[in-house]
Amino acid sequence: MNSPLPTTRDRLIATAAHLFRRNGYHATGLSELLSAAQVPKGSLYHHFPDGKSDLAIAAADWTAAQFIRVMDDAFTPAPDFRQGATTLCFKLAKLFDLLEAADACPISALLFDGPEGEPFRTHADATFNRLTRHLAAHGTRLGLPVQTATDQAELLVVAIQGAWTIARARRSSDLLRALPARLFP
Amino acid sequence: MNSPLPTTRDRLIATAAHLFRRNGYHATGLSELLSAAQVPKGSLYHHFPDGKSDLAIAAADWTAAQFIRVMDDAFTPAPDFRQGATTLCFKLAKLFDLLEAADACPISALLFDGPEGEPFRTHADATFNRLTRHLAAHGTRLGLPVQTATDQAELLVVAIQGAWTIARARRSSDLLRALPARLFP
DNA sequence: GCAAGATTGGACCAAATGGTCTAGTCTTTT
DNA sequence: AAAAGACTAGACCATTTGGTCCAATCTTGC
Repeated sequence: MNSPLPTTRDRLIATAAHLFRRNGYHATGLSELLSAAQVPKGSLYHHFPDGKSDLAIAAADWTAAQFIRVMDDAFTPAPDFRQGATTLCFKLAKLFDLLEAADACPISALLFDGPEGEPFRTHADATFNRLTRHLAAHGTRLGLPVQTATDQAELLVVAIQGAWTIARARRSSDLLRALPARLFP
Repeated sequence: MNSPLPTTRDRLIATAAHLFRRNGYHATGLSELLSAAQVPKGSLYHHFPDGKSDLAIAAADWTAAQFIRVMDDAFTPAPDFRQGATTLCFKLAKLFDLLEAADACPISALLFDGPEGEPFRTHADATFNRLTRHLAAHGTRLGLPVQTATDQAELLVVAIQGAWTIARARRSSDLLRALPARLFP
């Protein structure tokens, strides 16, 4: 008899990503996590020998991959960077609304709130740079000079991150939608 | 014999603000906090009957007041909004370096990571709006139309918040310094 | 069909968590 | 100097935390 199909491991990662994002890493207890994922403790420590902190890294990766997909969906068909950025922000706003303003920004939440200690910090740093470079690559592909692409990518990520946080406080995605117009007038 | 002069209550607030910002609300244990502040438990629950969550609100207020002072210092002597924003970002970058990149952004950390439940959320929301309005007021004072002032203030706070987070990940305040030039080209 | 490994289930644990409570000590007022 | 209230000190508590461990149960290759 197997569980609602996604493997135990996957369920573990998905619920971890979800709960960490909604309540924060430290505010999420293992028992809460396990009962939400319908997974017993033994399985957690089988799949993730280092327990919670290990899971945090997996969840971060999982979320980063998701985020990159959204980025690609927005930028691949775009005629220029500005258009891509606009689409991305709208997509994110939609996602934000779907989550009912309850979840923290995928980037900041999963990467910057986690177990203490270098391992996680290093991983988060690397993941974040990967994200930015990926975005910058879209920029150069769309004709921007390397430096400009890097700057714009950085600015966009910074703004999304900040806007999401504040949007959450306000429980409104408006700020997210208004972002591109204000950033690239 | 009295303690290093600031009252027990003040020491409590200051260390709470400090630790919450550095490690997060949930990651900071009461015992850690109390021993850092050199305050016994009894005193905490005397001054803050609701304990940790109560303290979180006080710490948020304390930090917000500090932040407003920095804002005022930057904007009061400024000839226009752009200049004020530039000075503010540089001041924050300096502060960031002083803290050795270890502390989260004052705005996001103290307002958006705290006890669950409406009381704190509501208070955080109000405090945040107060901050933005205060900044916008500088804008109008410096000659900006109300709508523009509001928008610029919002954008600036969003960007500072995002930039600080990422600056922290990178352990470099450069992004914070580069911000004004990129936001208001 | 059986042996070996992968996976699960959950009892169990030490440590830490936030919080309560009361006895004592200062400080202030009269 | 006595009484009243503010404040401190810390022992104590139930609960929860993340983590260990091992017996039982599935898979899988032979």
